[in-house]
Amino acid sequence: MADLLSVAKLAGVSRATAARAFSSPDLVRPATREKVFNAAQQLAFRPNKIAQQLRSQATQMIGVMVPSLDNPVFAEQLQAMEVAARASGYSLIVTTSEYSPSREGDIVEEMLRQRVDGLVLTVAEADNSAVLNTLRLETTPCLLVYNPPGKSGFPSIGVDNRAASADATRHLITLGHERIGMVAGPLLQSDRARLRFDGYCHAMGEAGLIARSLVEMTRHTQADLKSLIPALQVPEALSAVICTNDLLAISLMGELQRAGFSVPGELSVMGFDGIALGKHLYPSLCTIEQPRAEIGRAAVHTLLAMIRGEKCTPAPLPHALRKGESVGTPTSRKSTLSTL
Amino acid sequence: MADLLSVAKLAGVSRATAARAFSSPDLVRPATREKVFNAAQQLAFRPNKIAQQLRSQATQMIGVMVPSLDNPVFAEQLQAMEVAARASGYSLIVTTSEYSPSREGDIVEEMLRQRVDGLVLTVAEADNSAVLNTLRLETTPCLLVYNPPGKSGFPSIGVDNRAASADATRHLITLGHERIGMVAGPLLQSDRARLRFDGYCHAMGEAGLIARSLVEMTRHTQADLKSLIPALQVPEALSAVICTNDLLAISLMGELQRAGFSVPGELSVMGFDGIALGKHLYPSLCTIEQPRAEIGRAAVHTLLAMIRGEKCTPAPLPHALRKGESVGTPTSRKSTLSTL
DNA sequence: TTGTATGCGTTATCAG
DNA sequence: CTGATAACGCATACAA
Repeated sequence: MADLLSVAKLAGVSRATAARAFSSPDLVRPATREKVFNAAQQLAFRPNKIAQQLRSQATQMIGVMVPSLDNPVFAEQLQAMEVAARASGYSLIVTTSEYSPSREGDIVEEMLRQRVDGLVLTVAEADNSAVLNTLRLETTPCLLVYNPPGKSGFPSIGVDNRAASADATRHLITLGHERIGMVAGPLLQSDRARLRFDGYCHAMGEAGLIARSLVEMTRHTQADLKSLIPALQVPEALSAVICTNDLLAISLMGELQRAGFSVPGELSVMGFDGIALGKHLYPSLCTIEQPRAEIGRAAVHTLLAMIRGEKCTPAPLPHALRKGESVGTPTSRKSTLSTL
Repeated sequence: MADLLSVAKLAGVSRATAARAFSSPDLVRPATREKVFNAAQQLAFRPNKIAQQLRSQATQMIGVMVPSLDNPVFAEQLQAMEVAARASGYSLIVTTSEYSPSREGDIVEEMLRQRVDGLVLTVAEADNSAVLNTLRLETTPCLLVYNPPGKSGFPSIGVDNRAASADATRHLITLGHERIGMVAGPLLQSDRARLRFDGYCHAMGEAGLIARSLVEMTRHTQADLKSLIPALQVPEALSAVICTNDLLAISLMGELQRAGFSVPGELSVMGFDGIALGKHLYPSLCTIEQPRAEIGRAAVHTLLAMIRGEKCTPAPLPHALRKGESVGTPTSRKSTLSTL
């Protein structure tokens, strides 16, 4: 591919002049500029970013690491990030970690070698993350997304998970629910999930209700009824559950209905995340909406500010309660699930 | 950040030797090698990919352009691509086009400047795409995904949309449906959607049934009942519909049920794509499953082969009919929607 | 306004 | 086995 030197030669100018014609067009006489542009056109010249990056010591690239793109929460955030980044002249290198520490390490190392100008990461546990500990020693700006800002010391973009979860709980309480449970993936996998459980417990206590122990599903984004049934068959059977993420909530609704169980008639189901699809289901998913697109945009803009050298301590973004048909008022009844 | 030269100095060797210690460890005496490694460690040396790329004229980067990440079909494909690429030492630059021709052009130009080793694109219309016409003149390998392989001349990964759609139609016909319609986004937006309509028409004709004219929704991935109602109120009301993508099908099911209409009791609904979520809904979505992950992996492997200089003419990947509760046998009845 | 010369961090060729 | 040196393609300080 043609390089600047060939363009310069064809245009009959020096390499420097040709370069200037592109980077500072007004520093070069119009006539000369035209000659350069013509030459460039003829040779199908295409500036080599690699060389520019090496020379300027900046890549205009952002390294992004999310747990998975199979969860629309991350995909929707990424979609917004891509648009925002491009609008600012930045490109995204996208990677997925599946929360695997070794993968996280490899990925970040790889991105640092690529000399990305900054990193946007979502890790499992911000306060206990090998990769973040490594990053602390580096100078490359790093921003967390979804992870709660905590002792990690890294700035973070996201909602206040604890407050949001409390809001969700209060919504159910306001509707008259008292026997409310929380459903999560295995081991309360992420730091966010834990905060959401905290928020739930807090709101329950605040209302003088007893928080139930967590119902743990065997998978992070797919419900299995068997794990929930015990909590539905006891005398004090649940009348509502909050799931720590929408995928879990949606599949739980499906399983419940498939088992002949009515939602919200017999069990109200809330989600957490606000993925777009939830609105279009029937019953539509009642959930806490994280502003995924806004989070994505804020992540890009905050990181760019950090790259410019600004210190950033982003405030939590507002969450919203999205009402939905999956939640109703509690019906007084015995456990109707005894037949299951 | 420390560079090779500083490492060499600290190790007391030449730059060339230091470089070799990494790239061809066996070409250098073990003792020397160790000195280099130690020095590298002390200085926290991290190889600069930019420089390597400039020098080697290869970036180990793949440029990916999908219409949107808000549709799980693309997100799921991308997830698989990322894993496959990383496993082969490649990184992904990810972009979204929203099918905007100008955005497509900018994106591809940008990626070419970045000197990606190859491109994986999904465009609106492969046979009528400005960006592909440009690319034809370039030497950078380019692979299409989901777009049917056609006159475009570019190799393509995906299923046989026409055959898949015919299979979907036959499935309904086998169940006894005769009044089958197809629901699509505006203007039969993509080349795939058109092939899917073809397949539907073909299967209908084959069975001696009359293909209905397309029901066009105002949006590509969100159903509006109003557009469908006319086809449900006529004497020969539809008993089943096939949507050109799952998002459309899922939101259509939701809208129908919300309007008090039973699925599949009064209308069977099929989707097309096979996004993961469809399985977990109730009723579960009957759909044509495109092997999204396999498509992603095949895209990466095929592109890598092309980068190696091999000529590729990938065969269509197999689709599968995923049965689901959203489809049932037709019930003889008048239009029950007259009250809407 | 334009040209000259140098360096960005590697790799690879060629001697030694 | 190791060292000196020349690219890779561009941007910029400094001269002219």
